Amino acid sequence: MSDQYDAQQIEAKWQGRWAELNVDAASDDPADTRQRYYCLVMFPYPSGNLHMGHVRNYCLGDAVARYKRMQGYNVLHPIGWDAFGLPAENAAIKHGRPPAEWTYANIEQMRAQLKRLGLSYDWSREIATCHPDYYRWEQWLFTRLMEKGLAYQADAEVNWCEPCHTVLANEQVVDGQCWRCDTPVIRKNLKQWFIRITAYAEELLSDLDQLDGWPEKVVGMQRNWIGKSTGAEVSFALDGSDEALEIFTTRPDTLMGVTYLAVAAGHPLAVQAAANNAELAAFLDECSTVSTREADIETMEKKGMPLGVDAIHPVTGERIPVWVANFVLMGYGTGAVMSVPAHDERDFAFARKYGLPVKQVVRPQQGAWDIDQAAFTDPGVLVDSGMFDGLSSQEGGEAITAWLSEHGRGKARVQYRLRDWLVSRQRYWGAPIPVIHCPDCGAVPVPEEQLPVVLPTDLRPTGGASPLNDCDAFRHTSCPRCGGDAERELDTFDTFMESSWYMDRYTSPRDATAMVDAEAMARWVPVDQYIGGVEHAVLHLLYARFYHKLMRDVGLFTREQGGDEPFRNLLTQGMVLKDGAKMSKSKGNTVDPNAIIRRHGADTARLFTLFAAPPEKDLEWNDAGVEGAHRFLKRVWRLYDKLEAQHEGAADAATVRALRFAIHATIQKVTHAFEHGFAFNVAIASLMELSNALQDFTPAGAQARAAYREGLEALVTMLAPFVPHFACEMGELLGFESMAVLRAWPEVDEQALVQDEITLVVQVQGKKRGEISVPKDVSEEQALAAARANAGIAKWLEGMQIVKVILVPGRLLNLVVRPA
RNA sequence: GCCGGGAUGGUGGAAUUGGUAGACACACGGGACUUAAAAUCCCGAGGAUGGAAACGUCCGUGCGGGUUCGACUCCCGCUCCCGGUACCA
Repeated sequence: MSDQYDAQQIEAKWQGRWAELNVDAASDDPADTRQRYYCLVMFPYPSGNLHMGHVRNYCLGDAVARYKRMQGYNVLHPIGWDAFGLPAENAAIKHGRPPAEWTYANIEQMRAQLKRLGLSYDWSREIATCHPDYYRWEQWLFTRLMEKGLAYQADAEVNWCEPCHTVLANEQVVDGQCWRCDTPVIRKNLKQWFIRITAYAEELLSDLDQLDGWPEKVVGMQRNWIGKSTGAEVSFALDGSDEALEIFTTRPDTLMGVTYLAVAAGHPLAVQAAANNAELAAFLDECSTVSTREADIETMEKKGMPLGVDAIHPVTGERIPVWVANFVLMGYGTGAVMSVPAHDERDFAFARKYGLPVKQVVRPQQGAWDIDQAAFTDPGVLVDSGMFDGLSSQEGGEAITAWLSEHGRGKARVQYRLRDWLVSRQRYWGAPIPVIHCPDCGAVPVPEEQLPVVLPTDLRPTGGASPLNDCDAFRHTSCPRCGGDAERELDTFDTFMESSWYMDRYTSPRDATAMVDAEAMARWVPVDQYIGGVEHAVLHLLYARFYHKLMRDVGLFTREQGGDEPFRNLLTQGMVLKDGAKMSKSKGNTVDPNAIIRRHGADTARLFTLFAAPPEKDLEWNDAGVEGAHRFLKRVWRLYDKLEAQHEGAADAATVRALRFAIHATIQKVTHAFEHGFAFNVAIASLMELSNALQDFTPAGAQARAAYREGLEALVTMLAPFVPHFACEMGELLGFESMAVLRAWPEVDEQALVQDEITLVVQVQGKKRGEISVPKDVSEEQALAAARANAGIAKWLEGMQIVKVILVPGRLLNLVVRPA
């Protein structure tokens, strides 16, 4: 008899054994002919405590990695630490410990927690991004980018978060608020470092098409974020001035219908006009304070004022008034638009409000349109447009753009919403930006031989400006170019710089000669399966795609070696909820993974998180459900006892056949779940069914005994990716020649799935009226005869004439009848 | 507003993509074992309705239509919920 299932003891035993035998390491041996598989989970910020979101993420990844190993793949499954960032500084301020000390202590603690979960990471590849051996390479890349003109310093209006005391990238502003602390951001003009992601806008957009292993939702979000629009730039001369006003429009076909122009409040023309107009100046002030929140913008009243300036229509030479309007954004396009009230709803509403003329220049292909009622925004046929009359919107737009181009008053233009990535942060705990400011030479990249620029780790942040400002040893240096006195750049990198390339670094984590090793990249990248939270849909996943292309283009690897995209397949997992809400300390609804592990063991925690919901949906935490998962393991544990016990008599052949059918149908289902969509909740449910079938089966007689053993062995083997310790221990009881986690994945015995007799559902008029047991290859006549012979079915056929018989082989028989 | 996803028992969720709706689990109820409890095992269960029972009938996958022998699944029109977001000219 087996002892009682003792998770704590079993889990310690197997974790020790796996570590000792180093079973989770990926092989870089060129002689290793196994197919390779790269399974990656989003690495954690080392906050010090694992939360349920991590647990879910890593259990999903571990199940995939373990399954692939059992399928015979050479699997790379690494882990590391996204170790720079604000929480370390905040903790440092609070506890008076240097961020480095706090961070490394947390890593120790979290590493122990991950190991306690029995996750099959290749720990020899562990990286921490706050280590100079790691961040030196992004410093190196940055200096290359400076040389290529892809990294630059510029004055710009940027998002500033006061509590965080730093600027933020566009992507980090959510509803006008800081993504970290939810404080409204302030617009400030500052000199900052940028990386020219806009130079890659087109490639980032078009390569989305190859990401067919990504959720459409994420692809769509990125597409929107990049925000490509095609149209034309038009130059309107200003009356009584040499200057011209540039506008961007996606509807050049409506140019002849322009009745006014509108500029943003921040536009130089508006500012200039306000200089001697107090009323206008007050209006501009009002515009600068409007919220950037989506909901507010939606309901915001459209307002404007005339600037008292006229522009000249580029084709007709007509005078057109220029207005300032609160809905025109300085940061997009040229900060000025042409307004065509007849063909744009917003312009229509604005024109109505201020009594501006509406001039229709496009009519529908068919039918009429009452332009006094509403704007006509669809494409159509050009009218009242002089030489362009009669053209379609498409042709007209092209013709007008061509005309403008010929006359030097405009040209075709593609506009993106995406803006350059602001990467400098006024914070201490980050990778130093490798730049030296020289009074004579300007901003000079730190030469390769002087890298890394090591961040001093003994400073204590106080909450205000970065302590680097007061660290003379760091600050004062000499210019690499002229040798004169110079100062180091004191800003550090956005932490998304580190997380943008860690997946590539895992392939050669200790390479001291290069950022990545091209051979290793060729071996592993792109990542076959990436798993993480959907909150990174735009931020991290966009930056990582961009970085991958940058690294390719500075020659770190070729397209053939590393591909154009870093992640082939992406799984975005749902959140873990408690009482319908996201777990958070402030809500007090957190569940501590360690407590679950102490109570029931890691395997129970793993099993429940995978069973409770499909991976991409939110998971509602349920303590009773955890108990249920634990009970299931105990039930499987006891199945072994029946193998040892003596049983009277012998099970009949049909019963044995039915069990073998169940076993192999289960193998088929579970394998399918791993190969299509990772529906582990369903996979585990079918393993439970198999367990129930074994429980109901008495292994009496040699045949039955063999079938029972076959079933139990298959069950234990298929449980290995989910509950590896449990599976290993049971495998040992069963006498497996190798550890359960190292076994080959079971194969379906097609013979076992062949059934001589099948159950056919019989419908009359599409309604189920009974079941019949018939031979597998039953003919329509035979099936019909069997159906008639069944009293429960026959009564529905009384007085009826069968007009149609539908036989779905192996499934059902449907009889269409009508009164005889 | 626009884009995406969704709505199935008391609950989480299944349904080989047009073929037995509710697998599996949780919660619940009843029973067995026990001095008792825990643990474990067995049985029940979508709703309504008929029957003493065996068993039967009708309704049922957000709402309304449609296609089909047959619809949770496909089509058209709605309602509500959840994510994302750009007044983007």
